[in-house]
Amino acid sequence: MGPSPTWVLHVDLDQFVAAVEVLRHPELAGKPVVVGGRGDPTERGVVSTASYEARAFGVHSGLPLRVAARKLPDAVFLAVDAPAYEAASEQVMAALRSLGVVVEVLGWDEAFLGVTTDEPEAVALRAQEVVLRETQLHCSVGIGDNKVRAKIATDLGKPAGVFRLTAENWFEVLGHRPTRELWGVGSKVSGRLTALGITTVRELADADPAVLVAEFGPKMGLWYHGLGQGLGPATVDDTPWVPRGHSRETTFQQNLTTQHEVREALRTLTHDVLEDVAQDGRPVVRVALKVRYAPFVTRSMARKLQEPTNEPATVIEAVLALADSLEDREIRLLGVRAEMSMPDDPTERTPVRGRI
DNA sequence: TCTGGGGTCCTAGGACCC
DNA sequence: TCTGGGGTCCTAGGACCC
Repeated sequence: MGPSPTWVLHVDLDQFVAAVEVLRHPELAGKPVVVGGRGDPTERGVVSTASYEARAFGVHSGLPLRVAARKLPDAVFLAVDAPAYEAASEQVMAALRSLGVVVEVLGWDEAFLGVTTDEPEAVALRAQEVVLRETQLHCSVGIGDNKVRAKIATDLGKPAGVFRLTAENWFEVLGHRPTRELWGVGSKVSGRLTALGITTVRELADADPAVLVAEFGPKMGLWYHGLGQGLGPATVDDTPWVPRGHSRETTFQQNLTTQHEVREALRTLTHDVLEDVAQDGRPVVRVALKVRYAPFVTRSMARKLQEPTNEPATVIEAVLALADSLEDREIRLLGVRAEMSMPDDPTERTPVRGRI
């Protein structure tokens, strides 16, 4: 008998936000529940999470609340309550850590587990059991020989299931599926791949790397090529995440029209960002401004500060200076971001998007 | 019908230097 | 009159994820 193999498990809570709401409002069980914005479907805003009952009517995350209300006028609309989901998330992660495995948190409702075992399915079932016992929430578990395969496997196991995806069954399961189903391939990239004559995962795997590099650049071209084969990092790392920066953005229910309104909104946003900056403790090295004038018309601006600073007045000044170059048009959205100095950290980062 | 808010990372291209 | 080649730093913008 050799040593046991190492596995990556990906745990994903089922309809997490809606499930947390149903837990605190048991009378909502079995009803279509839509969580988004301030819970008012006549306002500007989008759906954060829809319960399975609501999804059956075509209501899904990202859908404008007004559209959701037309499709499903009788749904229960609830406001997003981030602190409640954070608290539930803490419980979930604590339950997973109690298994004595390495837990890499990906977001409110997701984590990778690093496990050395001969029976990964048994660990997956134990993870589902302990999460259900401790939080009354259901989850799906993907088992893989790396993070990419584990992550994709989870979707194949939903809801409340377990699915194993490795080099052995990768092409059998995914070879004929569209590239869009790969983690990190969105609508734009899948569209560009289609233009190259690549539509399926198998075709991406078999594509000429030089062609992908020419289209997407040296890094992403090779990354996408590997993605077609299900290649990706396999190390699960539980060291705490270090944020690169802090930001706030707001969509206004009524567009801003005057300079005065814009400057006041920027002061408020910057003030909120500065609270996170103060908590963080590290100095600000760069400020960025995002503005949306109309749907689809977004501009961004950024400025490196002369020197890193912890001084709020300096940060506000830099943000307002950026705002001087705004066009004189109605504004729907403003965002302010402060980026922090990162410690010199030569650790290689994998080109997977998100907190990997 | 009219698109949130919090993030991360990559690339292109200009400026500048040797 | 024509304009190398390598490198770094910076900003704008794009794409993706939860």
